[in-house]
Amino acid sequence: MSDTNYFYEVGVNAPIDSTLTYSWGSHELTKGTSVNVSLGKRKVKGVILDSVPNHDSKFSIKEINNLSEERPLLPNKFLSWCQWVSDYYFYPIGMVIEHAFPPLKKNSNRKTKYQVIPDIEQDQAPNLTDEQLRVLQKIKSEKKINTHLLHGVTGSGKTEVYLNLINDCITNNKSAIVLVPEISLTPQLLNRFSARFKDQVAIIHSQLTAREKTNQWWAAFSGNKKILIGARSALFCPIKNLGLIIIDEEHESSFKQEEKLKYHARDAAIVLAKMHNCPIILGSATPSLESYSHAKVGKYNYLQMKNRVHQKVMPQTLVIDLKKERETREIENTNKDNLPFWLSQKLYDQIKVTLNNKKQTALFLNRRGIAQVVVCPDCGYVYECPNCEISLTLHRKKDLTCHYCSYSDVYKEKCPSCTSIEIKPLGLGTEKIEVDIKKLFPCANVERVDRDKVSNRHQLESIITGMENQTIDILIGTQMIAKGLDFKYLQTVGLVLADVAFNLPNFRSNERSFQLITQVSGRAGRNKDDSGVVIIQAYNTEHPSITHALSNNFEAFASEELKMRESVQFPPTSRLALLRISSSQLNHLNQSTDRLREFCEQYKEKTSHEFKVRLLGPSQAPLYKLKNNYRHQMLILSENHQYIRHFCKYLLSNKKKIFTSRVKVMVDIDPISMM
DNA sequence: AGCACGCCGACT
DNA sequence: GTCGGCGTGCTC
Repeated sequence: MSDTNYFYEVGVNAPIDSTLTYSWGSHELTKGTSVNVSLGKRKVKGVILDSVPNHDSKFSIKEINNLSEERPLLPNKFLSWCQWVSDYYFYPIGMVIEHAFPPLKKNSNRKTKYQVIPDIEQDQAPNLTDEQLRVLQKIKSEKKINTHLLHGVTGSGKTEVYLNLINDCITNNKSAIVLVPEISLTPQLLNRFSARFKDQVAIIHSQLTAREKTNQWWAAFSGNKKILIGARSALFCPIKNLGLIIIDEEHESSFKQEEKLKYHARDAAIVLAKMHNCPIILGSATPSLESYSHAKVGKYNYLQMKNRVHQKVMPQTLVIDLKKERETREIENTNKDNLPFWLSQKLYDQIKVTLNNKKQTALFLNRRGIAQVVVCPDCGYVYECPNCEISLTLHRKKDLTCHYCSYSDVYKEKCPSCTSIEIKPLGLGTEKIEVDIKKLFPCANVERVDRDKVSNRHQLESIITGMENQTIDILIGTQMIAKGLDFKYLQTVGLVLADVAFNLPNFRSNERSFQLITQVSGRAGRNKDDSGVVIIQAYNTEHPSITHALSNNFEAFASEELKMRESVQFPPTSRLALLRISSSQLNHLNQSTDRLREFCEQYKEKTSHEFKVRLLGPSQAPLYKLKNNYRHQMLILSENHQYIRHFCKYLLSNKKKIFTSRVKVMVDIDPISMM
């Protein structure tokens, strides 16, 4: 040990907002080095973030135990980005950095059981359309703006644009990251990439085993594979020489992590791209209104693709008014086929025709189970979750489960309250559709795809194979299958109840519905020889999300919805953060809420000359009781994110003074789900 | 996040 | 007395 000690700011893997100072005697350490340190009585991992000449001796400084062998040096740009993520989302730096490492030690020799990257025959880049060439030309010649919004209708060939850009990127010996929503990471997509770039593709997503993930991580990190395709977490792979980022389906809400570090992978990727001075492409057929409005004011480069390649025709789209359908059935008593309430005559007939044609049908509904509510018609008793403020969903006849916690109960024939034997399931879910369809079409092969039925990638793969081999006639599912899947023999697509999402307590529910209807409509009839049929069933057929999606008019929808957002000053017109406080003890929560109100008043007075935040609440959260916790929330809005940031920072620094014990506090910057 | 410490009720 | 459950506070 030499006399000279070096002191370092270490980001440790613990919920500590600041860095901690440690010493190291033998030689100087580089920023980004992984170390093992003692923290209290335990050992944790950390990363060197800075060196300091000396320290104030308010506390005794421990020595770094040793340097971490298996963790590679993190590049400087990557560290700066982690710091940004930590600051922006109010999450401890050491815990942000922890996302950057693979789950296991490096061990490239061991073969994994399943093949991760498909082995597939190489294909050649096709001739590009004029539209694709024009878009590529614009991206490549753009010198000032690095963020590009690629707004292309379904089937316009966005992927081919990506592939071309990736080709340029790796020819320059740089790496590319392609982020896609988790559910799009299907063999179909991976085949397409590996067919073009053999041996250059690595994949990271949550369904891989720890060993598979670790191997893929090292392949990408080392530059051995130049293209990393993955779900949002792939963004944290500290790739050197990053030359391109692609965010496919940029509007997808699954890019936002809803727990712990609540980051938005699209937004964080834009910052990462800036730091690397590389282009980033946000691709979508239905851009988020955030990205769209940024593009409209010239912050992003706006690129549009309006034509479908190979003269693929848009499917014929029909809207069925379920209200009228019900009336007709009641008045004329014409339900000759004895159809369930959710199935219109038109959709039923179309499924029949499709079966006769030996083609396939897909039915979508964004709800699982058989019924959302089980209610007793005699006394009004409803099965409810004892831990959450929610009714239990009925599954498989006897199985009542809570969709928010793990609670489940057995459905008894008798009402537990008044012993009536007529207790009644209400509502609709994918399981009910499956039961009804099997009854109506006993000879058809019916498969269901939702979280209850399909829990891993191998199950999903077998269903995709079933669709490709035509061993499935009717596919029923939640939005799990609404995105990204291309099936050659799919002729009929039914959106069973388009209204489902309209009334969710979220200012983005119209936008969500529009996106879903548009995406679903793009699924059928993608071959030029047989155009498909899309049937949209709804109670509110005049809803703008339906009418604009039908006429394929994104601009009209966007301008109408943006006007609405502006009138209420919600994103993208203003910026938003959500503060939620929760406790299992109601009195603690109420007391904290009162003190929070007081704090807000004081803040308002203190900053009166430039009070630029708008506070909504605190009030009860949409799910007031969840997993035995009572929840209050407050929305923080402002035209400028910095005002929101200042408020949150000040509030969090006074956390101990405002909130009583046993109350949990969390902030969600740019929230997507507000439940 | 862990881990220890300290307070309080239950039980030998 | 003393065991153990849980709430609280700290970590360079």
